[in-house]
Amino acid sequence: DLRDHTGICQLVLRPEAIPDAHALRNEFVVRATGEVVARAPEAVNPNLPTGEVEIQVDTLRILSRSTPLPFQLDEENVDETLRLRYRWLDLRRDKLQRNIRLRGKMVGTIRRVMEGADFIDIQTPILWKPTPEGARDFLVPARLQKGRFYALPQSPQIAKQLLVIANFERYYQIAICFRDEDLRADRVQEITQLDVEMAFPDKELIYALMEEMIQTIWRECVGVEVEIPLPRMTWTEADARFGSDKPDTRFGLELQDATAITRGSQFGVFANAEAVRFIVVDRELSRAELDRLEQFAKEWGAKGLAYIVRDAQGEVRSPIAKFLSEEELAALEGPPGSTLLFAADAWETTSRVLGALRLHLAEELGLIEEGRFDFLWVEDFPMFEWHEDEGRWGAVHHPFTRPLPDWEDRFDADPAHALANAYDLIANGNELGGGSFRIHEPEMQSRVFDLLQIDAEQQRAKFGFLLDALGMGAPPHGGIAFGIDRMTMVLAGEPNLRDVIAFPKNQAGVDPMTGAPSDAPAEQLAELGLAIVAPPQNQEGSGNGR
RNA sequence: GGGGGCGUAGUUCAGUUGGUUAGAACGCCGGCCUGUCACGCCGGAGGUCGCGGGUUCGAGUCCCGUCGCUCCCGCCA
Repeated sequence: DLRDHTGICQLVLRPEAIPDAHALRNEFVVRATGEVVARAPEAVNPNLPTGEVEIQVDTLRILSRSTPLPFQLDEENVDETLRLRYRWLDLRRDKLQRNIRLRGKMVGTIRRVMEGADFIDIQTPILWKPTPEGARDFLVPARLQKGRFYALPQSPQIAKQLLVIANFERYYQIAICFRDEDLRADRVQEITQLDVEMAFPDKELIYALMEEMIQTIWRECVGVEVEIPLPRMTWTEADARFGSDKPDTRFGLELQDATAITRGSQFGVFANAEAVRFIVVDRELSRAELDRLEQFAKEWGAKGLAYIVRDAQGEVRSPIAKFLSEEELAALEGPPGSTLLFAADAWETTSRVLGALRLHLAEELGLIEEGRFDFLWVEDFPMFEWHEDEGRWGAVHHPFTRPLPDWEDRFDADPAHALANAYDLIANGNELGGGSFRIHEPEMQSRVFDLLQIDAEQQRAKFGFLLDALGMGAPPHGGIAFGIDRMTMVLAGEPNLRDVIAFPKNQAGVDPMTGAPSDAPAEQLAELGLAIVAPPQNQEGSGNGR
C-alpha cells in the first residue's frame, strides 16, 4: 500500500517484468491518492486497460513526500480561489495539462510560421510611457526619477512602428500587454499577443500569412483542417446581418430590416424609430419565454421586445398585430410555427440588442454545432466613434490607423462615416486578432490627433517622438496582432480565459497564490517618493469563507 | 460605478413551511485484509453554517448590513 509513501518515488523495475517496462523509464509519481502514474504519461500505452499490466518492483525509494492535498484532483467543480491558491496542483489536472500544453504547442507553431516568412523577433520595452488614448495604464514608479512613472505597455504598437521605420521591414513578437480594466471570464489584465508589423504592407500577404498560421495551428494542434482563404465581410455587412463586428457565423438567426415596411405605419413605435429590425426564430415561443427574452433585451438597452408568433395552424398571436395594417402584417409574418422578434430604436441599439439576442437564442436553442470552427475576416471598420460622455470622437481601432484611400482627404470632415483600413479575424464570434495599415505621414497623424482633441502641446508631449520619426522617411507600414490567450481558448473550446493561463489572477486582480498585490514597506515607498493616501479597505478580519 | 448568482466538514454538495445532538459522498486518521485494478470491510476525528447585527421561546433557514468569490453591464484606443 503506497499511500503511506505519498509523494514522488523512484521504482526500480526489472525490465522483464512487463514487455515494455523500458518504455516507462523506470519513473513513477505516486500521488497522495495512492494512484501510480508515469512521470512521462505519453510513454505509457494509453490503450492498456487498467489492471492489465502488473509491474514487479525490486526496490522503492521515496524521493519526496506529499502532505494531504487541499482538494482532490479528480473533482470537477472546485472553487476557483482554491484552485488558484494551489495552482501547482490545479495545473496537474487533465484539462489544464491539455490547455497549457496546447498553448505551448501553438506558440511554437506561430514562431515557425513567422520565421518561415522572414519576420524577425524583436523585444520591446516593458517599462514604457503612459498612453493617453485607450485603456487605463498600469503605472510603475521610477526610483531614479522620483515622482515620475513608467507605464506598462497596452501594446507594442508605437514601438513596432518605430522598428519598421528603423528598417526592420518584417517584425514580430510574442508580447505581453497590460490593461488596467475590469475583468471578465474572457478578459484579463495581462494578455499575450502575437504582434506583427511590416513595411510596404500588402493586405493579401498579411491575410495569407495569418491564414497559413491558423491553418497550420489547427491542423497540428487539434487535427482540424481549416479551409483557406477565409471568407471576408465588411463591417457594414456584419453589422447589418449579425448586429456585431465579430459575428458568430456558426448558425443563422440573421437580422432583417423592416424599416422600409414600417416607415408609414400606424404603430408609432415602429413608424418613429430610426430602425426596425427583427430576427426569425424557427419555433413558436411561449409567453414565458418571450417575457424572459424581453427582460434580456431590456438589459441590453431595448425599450421593449415586440413579437409576432405564428402558430402551426397559421394563427397569428401578437400584441402589436392590431396596430399593423394588413400589408404590414403580411410582410412581417414568419412561416407557420415561427416567432419574429423586433427591436425598434436607433440603428446602433437594434444592432446591439438583436446581436446579443441572437447569441443568447443560439445558446438556449442549442443551435451551435460542437467542434465546429468558423473563421472570417471583418474589414473596412468605421474609423471613429462618438464618445457621448466625453463629447468627442474616439478611435475605433487606435489613433494610428489609416483611413481607406478614398477617405484620406476627408476623414476629418465626416468622421461619422469615415472608414479605416482595418481588419479583424473572427473565430466562432471571438475576435482572435485585428490590425490595420498605419498612418506614415506626420501631417495626417496630426489631423487624427486634432480630431481626437489631443492638442498640439499634448501631441508633442505624448507623441513627439513618433511624429519626428514619421517625418524622417517612414515607409508605408501596417500589421496585425493576435490574442494568444483568446486563440488558445477557441482552440481548446475553453470558456474561461484563466484556464488557458498558467498563473492567472482572479476577477479582482488578486493572485490568491502569491497574495499580490500587497502592501509596500514604508522605506520602499519613501525611496520612491510615494505616500499612501487611501490605505486598502478591509482585506482581513472579516473572513472570506474559504 | 451598477445588476444577477453563490458562501454549510479538507473537497463537492444536501439540509423540507424557522424546531432536539447540522447530514452524505470523497478525502484524512486508526485497525483488518498477500491478487490488486475507483480495492474491500470495521472504527474514528473533523463544522464559530463567511462575518456582524436584528426578529423570534427558538435562526443554517427570515430581515438589515458587511466581506469574499463568480457571471454580466459600464469600461476594455
